[in-house]
Amino acid sequence: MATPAWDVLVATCPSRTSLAKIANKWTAMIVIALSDGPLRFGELRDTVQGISGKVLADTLRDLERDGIVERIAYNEMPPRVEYELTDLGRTLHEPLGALGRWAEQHIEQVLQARETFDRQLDDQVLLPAKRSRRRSQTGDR
Amino acid sequence: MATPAWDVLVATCPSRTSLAKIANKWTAMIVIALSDGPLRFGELRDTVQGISGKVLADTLRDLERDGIVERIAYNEMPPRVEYELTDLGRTLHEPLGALGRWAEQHIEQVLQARETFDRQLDDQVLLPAKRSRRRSQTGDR
DNA sequence: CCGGATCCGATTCGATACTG
DNA sequence: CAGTATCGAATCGGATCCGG
Repeated sequence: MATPAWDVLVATCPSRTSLAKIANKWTAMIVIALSDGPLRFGELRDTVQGISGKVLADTLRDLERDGIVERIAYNEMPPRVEYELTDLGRTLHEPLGALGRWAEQHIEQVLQARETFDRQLDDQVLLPAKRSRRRSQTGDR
Repeated sequence: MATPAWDVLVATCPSRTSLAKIANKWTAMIVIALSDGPLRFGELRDTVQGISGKVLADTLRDLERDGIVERIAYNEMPPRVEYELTDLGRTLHEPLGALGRWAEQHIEQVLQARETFDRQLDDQVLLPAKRSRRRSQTGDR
């Protein structure tokens, strides 16, 4: 094989530390927000609605450290700082964008699944004899 | 438009609650682990190395609630429980698998970026006159 | 003995206040 | 404006215990 066999399922594999950073809702939203071009700190905070300044700053620093975003600060008054995806970061746009689109496209199925699941839970609780969630006694399927 | 304009960047959009679940390292690894077919609880715990029983159980319950995995319990002794991806869950395999492959394929670039970043940080701290990370005084780039 | 529930410490999150 | 500091609140995660 050309490259060492990196495997995110192996606890000690370095690739898992990278997966841990990118498989994160804030990372996904920030990369999606930056996909149309660089944004200033405040613009990012407004675009990724609901993110706090602290978490935005922390996440951006992690992404900068991993070489996914570049931080460009101008010595002006008032301060102006822009963030943009690096070449490496742009390769992340497709997978993370796909994840965001999945969430948007399948949310109705997910909401319906949640409703069904929660209703069945309620039924169990309300029933005098709580029925087990287990299947048949003979193990069929 | 056919569907409402779901948008994960909007704080109150339900699709964000779904993104928050799937943009998670444990979810990603579990879906990747289940992509080859159903696994028992203990097999999953062994495959997704380093995950604790509690976190595995919690994450599986969330995924079951969102309709992404199906839980199949047999009344046997000792207990046997299998988890497998639903049809909906199988549509997640590609985006999450892509994320895992990104982590594995780009880990070397990420590690190198981290090294550079951390070294520059050290330099700053060690330098008598801490140089600002800011760019030029004229705002050029 | 397996699946997973409980307990509890560690980490992260987020609102507010403050600085260059 | 773009952060950092601080501090409760909420969440995560590991060790341990329990029902079948």
